[in-house]
Parts: sequence; C-alpha cells; structure tokens
Amino acid sequence: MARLDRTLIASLPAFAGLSGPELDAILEGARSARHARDSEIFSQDEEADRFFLLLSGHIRVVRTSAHGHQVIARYINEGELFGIAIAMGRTTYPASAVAAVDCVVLTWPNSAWPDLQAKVPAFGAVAYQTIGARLQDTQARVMEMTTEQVEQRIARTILRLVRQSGRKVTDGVEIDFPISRQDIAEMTGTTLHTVSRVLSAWEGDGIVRSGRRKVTVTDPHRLMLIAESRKGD
Amino acid sequence: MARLDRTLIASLPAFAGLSGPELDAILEGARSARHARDSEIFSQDEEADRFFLLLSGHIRVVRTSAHGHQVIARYINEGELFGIAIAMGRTTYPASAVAAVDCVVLTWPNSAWPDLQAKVPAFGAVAYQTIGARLQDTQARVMEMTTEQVEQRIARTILRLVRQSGRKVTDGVEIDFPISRQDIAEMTGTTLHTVSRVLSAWEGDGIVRSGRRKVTVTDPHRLMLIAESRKGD
DNA sequence: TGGAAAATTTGCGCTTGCTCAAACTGGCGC
DNA sequence: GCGCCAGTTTGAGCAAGCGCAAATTTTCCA
Repeated sequence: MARLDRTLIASLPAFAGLSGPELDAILEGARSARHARDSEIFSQDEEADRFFLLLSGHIRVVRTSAHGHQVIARYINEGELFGIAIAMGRTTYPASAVAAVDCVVLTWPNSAWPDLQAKVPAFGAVAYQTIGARLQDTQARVMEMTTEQVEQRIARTILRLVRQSGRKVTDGVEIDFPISRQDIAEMTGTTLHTVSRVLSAWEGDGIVRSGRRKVTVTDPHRLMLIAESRKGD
Repeated sequence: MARLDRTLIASLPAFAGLSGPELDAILEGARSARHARDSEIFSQDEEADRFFLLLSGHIRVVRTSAHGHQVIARYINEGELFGIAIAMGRTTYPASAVAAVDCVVLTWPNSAWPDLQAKVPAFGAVAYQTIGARLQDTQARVMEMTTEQVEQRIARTILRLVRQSGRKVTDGVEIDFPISRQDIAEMTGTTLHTVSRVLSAWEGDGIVRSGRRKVTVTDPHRLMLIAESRKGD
C-alpha cells in the first residue's frame, strides 16, 4: 500500500495545529478509497468494523425504519468523521452512508482506534466533539419538527445546506451536490409533493431557482424571514 | 465538607467493576446537593461550569425555543450523568434541568474533568457512552416524529417511561414520578388535548389507568400493538 | 435520435390533529 | 371544611398537508 501523505489531512480544520508526526500517526493504518456516486459506503445494522473520514465529496446518512420509511439523518461534508460507531460504543452502524457524489474517504479498522486515541489524543477529542455536535443538531431538529410548520422546516433546511455546502453562482448560492425533492422531504419529515409545491411557490416569488436535483437560493434574506416566521405574527 | 462515601456510587451500573480507590478519585471534588421538586438545577443557555450525576429522583430536561415553545428532551434516571456540556465541548447548557421529584445529585466543577479523565479513564468512557446513547435516542425520536402518528408516538413514549421508571402496582405498572398530560405532549410533539383524548380512549379500552399526573399501564401488550401498528395494515 | 426511466408538477378530496372554548374535578392550603 | 387552582376532559370547527392520480419535463443511454 502506498504511504498516505500527510498533506491529505493537514489542511483540515479538525486537525489544525497537529504536528507532522501526529498527522503521520493518524494516517498509519488508514487507507483511502473512492466511492462512486450513489454507492453505499456502509449499510445500516451491519457490523461496524471501520470508521471513516470524508476527504472529498458529500455523503448522505440515511436511516430506514422497520416499516421501510427512509429519513436522511444528515449530510457529511468534507473533512468530517463519519461511521464512528466505535466512539459511541456501538457494534453496528445505526444508519447507511451513501455517496451523494463521487467521494474519496479515508478509513481505519476499529482496531486502530485505541492506538490512535493513545498516540493522538486530539483525534479522540475531535471524534467526541463531532458526536456532541451531532447530538445538538439532532435535538435542534426535534425542536423544529415539533414546533414549526412544513414551510419553515424546508426553509431552515435549505438555508443550512446552503451555509454548509453552498457554492456562489451568478445569481445566488447553490447547493453544490444533487439533491432531489424526495431528499428534502426525507430531511424535513414531509412528502416530495409538498416540497415541490413549496419550492414552486418560492420560485414564483423569486426566492429560489430550482430544477432537477438542484436548488439555488437567490434571496437568502427572504428565506430567513420565512424560516423565522410564526403563525399569527 | 463531609467526605462522600464510596458506597454512594459503588452500586451504580455505570461504575460497576471500578476499584475502591477509583471510586474515591471520582468522589474527590464532588459535592452532593438536594433539589426540591420543580426546582431548576441548571438553566438553558447559562454558563455550563459544572456537571452532574443523579443519585436519586427523576429529572426533566427541557428545551425552550426562541418562540417560547417547550419540548422535553428526556428524563434522567437514577445513576445517569447529566449536564455534561463539557464532554460535548459546549460552554453553555443546551437545555434546563428540572427536578420532577425531590432529587439528590452529585456535582463536580468543570475543573475536575481533566483530572477525572486522567485518573479514571472509565469515567470518561461512561460520559462518552452516555452522549452516544443519547444521540441514538434522539435520532430514533426524529424517526418516530416523521414516520408515526400521534397515537403511536404516545404509546411508544409511555412504554419507554414505564420500562425505564416503572413501578409494579397491583393492577399494572405505573410511571413512578408525576407526569402531566402537558409533559407527555411535550415529549411527543402534540398538545395536551390530544394526549388527554388518547389516554381517555385507552382507559375506556382497559389499556391504561390514569389520573392527575399519574399513568399506570394495565395492558402493556396491547399498548405495544398500538405502538407497532401501521396505518393500512 | 428515440425511447424509457427518473424526477417533478399539479389537482383534488380527505383525514389527522390542532385551535379555541368551556366545563369539570381532585387536592391543597387556609 | 371550603374555596381555589392546577390539571383534565370534552366538544365543535377548521386547516395543513397527506394520499392518490395523472400529466409533464428532463436526462440518460441504447
């Protein structure tokens, strides 16, 4: 196996400030892999024997209920850890990970975990921070689901995606990976029909432009107003 | 301050298998406190300078939205850590903690955290497991909120409460702390009116018995059937 | 270039559960 | 023992958004 170069990860915010040897220690035992768009990186309920770091691309984390209903738990952005079941004391993956575009990931066997913890405490710290941040996000999502209307939830979700994965284009900011109405529905707890209706209405108002698996926000300010609005104000 | 005795925590599942000196190390720097029913132990958004362990009682963790809407994030049971903002890299508490009954808690200043981690690695492990488990729970809740009807969510929530904090009585199992219709509504994302209607219907069917801030499940099996049922089956 | 498949749009009827309103009840404090 | 208050029950009306169905549009690939 070709030795992985430390420049792969040196620029990631998560590892800012780590020394060269520390970076090398992290890469020891790692291997990199490519995953084509729409391919599964790991699958819900399967034995969690590895953990991952996304180097480039975007990954969709999907949970499927006992009755076949799918929910998108989150999108993973470049530089983020994912599939870190081991840091949560789990032996299976609680969700599936699907490449939203062609991706490059680093992956380690679980057996590398204790070593990595010992040699680079900062790595463990990053993992636990990640889990903490996701707990926050998920709890915020529960709040949204229970207190907000569908239109507000869609607005908030799109704003979040644009903030995390937005790319400036001539007339606004677009989400830089393909995302369907169905995907947005699975993030907001509604149906693709309702998402379609809402986006169409917004398009009529000049707030977004959208097409097949593509969303561009042209008036973020107005979208924020929708996200914050309350019935009866 | 009187020295705390290790028997306080020796019997907690979280600390099973720890040595006497380890238990003493944990208790060093801790102090115990009583909190009367309905009093706040810490408050959302305030500086998180301590972390906590519930020795006895039950605690409600409540988040309040920017618009004043309240949601119960979880109930803390005896032996659980809570308010561990420090383990999530947060500087403020993301929610408030309210004593559901008179409680006894252990509490440490954040300054004790690094020491504790170093001296008793198992303590850190328990904290991270706790956060991991809560992330799981919260994600499961998102799934429920988006895929299930109100009646199923209420059924599931009550079953969970009974499993975690049930007390056998002559004709069933009751939730052993006071819980109002409003509380159940704030856990399930509905209104106290709907909860009241559902419980009344169940009472008519002999599935539960309930009164002022009290719920007893008399037919857990039937309640499970409701929790698992799908529309259209 | 011509399908075929995938994604989106749109209409319509209907159900769930919310809102608003009002009455009721069980306990607790005085 | 009585009155008050928090908590609960119940009714009626209504609206958000879902389910279903069908038409369109876009893209991919043979």
